[in-house]
Amino acid sequence: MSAAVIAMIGRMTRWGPDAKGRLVQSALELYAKRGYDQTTVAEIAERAGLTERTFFRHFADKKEVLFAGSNNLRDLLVTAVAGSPSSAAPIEAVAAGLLAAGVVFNEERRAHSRRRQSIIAANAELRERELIKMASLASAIADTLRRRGVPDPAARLTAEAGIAVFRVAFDRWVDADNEVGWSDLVRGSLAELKVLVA
Amino acid sequence: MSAAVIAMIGRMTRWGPDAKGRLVQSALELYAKRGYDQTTVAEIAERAGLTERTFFRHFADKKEVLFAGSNNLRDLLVTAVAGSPSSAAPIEAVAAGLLAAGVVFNEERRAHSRRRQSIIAANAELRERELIKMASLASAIADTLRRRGVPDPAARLTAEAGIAVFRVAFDRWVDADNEVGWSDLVRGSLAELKVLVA
DNA sequence: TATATTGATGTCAGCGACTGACATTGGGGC
DNA sequence: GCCCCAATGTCAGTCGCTGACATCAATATA
Repeated sequence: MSAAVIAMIGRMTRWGPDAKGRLVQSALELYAKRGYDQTTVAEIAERAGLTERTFFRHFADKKEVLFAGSNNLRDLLVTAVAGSPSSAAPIEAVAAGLLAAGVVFNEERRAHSRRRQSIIAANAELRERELIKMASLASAIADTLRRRGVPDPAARLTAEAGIAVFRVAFDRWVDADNEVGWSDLVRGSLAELKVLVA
Repeated sequence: MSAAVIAMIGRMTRWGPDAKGRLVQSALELYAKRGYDQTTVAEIAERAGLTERTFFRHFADKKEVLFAGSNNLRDLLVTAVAGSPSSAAPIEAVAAGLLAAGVVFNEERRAHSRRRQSIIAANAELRERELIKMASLASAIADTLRRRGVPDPAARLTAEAGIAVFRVAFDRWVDADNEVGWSDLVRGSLAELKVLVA
């Protein structure tokens, strides 16, 4: 390979834009095609035009590359819970947060979510990581409720119940036809929980 | 070391009784003393008079040694849920399961649970593993409810809510003074959830 | 009693995830 | 045009984990 070609590839990869995003994309493709276990970090990095060492500078481990957007979701939820009218009951504030999270659960992203969920569902380690992300969401919501004056264990229980609703709604959203919207699923799941616990 | 001494040690370790139990005990001690990350599987095995390879024949990975009893808990829960009177509402059947699980949450085991929980709390990987065990409990309960004729998503939501109650009750039980009993904590947490979701 | 069988264990080699230390590179500020 | 800095690369090493094969001790069987 000529030096010129090497330089061009170098420009598009090693010093190219959005190295982190390229790693996410490469990982998604390889995990989907060959499976999580059968994919090495070195392969992901190579496809992104980087090295294994650089992968681990962007992501704490091989799983984390699939959860790069989770901080964004947490911020959406927390902001909406915190911004609910102070007259709203805790469960209402959480419901408002779940509805606000719908911004990222729109039609354009449904296909991407499906791909990602099928990768996660196929691997126990990835399911573990997803669970701790959910738990971290619940903790963040509980903290926000406490800051609104909700005492424990009410804050924690409300947050956990809210996340249970989130999980059910999300699973249904991923499976559902394209017409079915996020907010209807959230409201429906919450209503069912109310009936069941009553 | 003489051949006789080597033979005696051999009798007490390599071919001694309860190799799996010895590995659990050794792991618990080392994780508590030096931390999970700073303990190697080779060290655990050596303390139990075995080799690293044998550790991985008894446990799928380094974390699993802390969750050897989780099948037992699951069976307790499932049996009690399944054995509830068919007249009981789903949430009542789950409550009965939680109360039945109390046989393993008695005074003698509280100190052990405390030790174990402090190890788990100190490490993210172990918290992940605990979460997936909880999720597996929830799945088992949901399956049992379905077998009782409870449709989805009611089965799943009830199971998830029940596990939320379990977690809150368990955390309080571990932290609580010795007089505080499991059943009161379960009933109290469930009552609070009912109020909050209403 | 001697031998075959069997299940638990040991030994060894090797892969891949992950890390620390240090070198290199390319772009932006002076 | 030079220097600095952040991103990246290189290298060596540790540890979790696995497959293949050997060994050992108890039990069954001849």
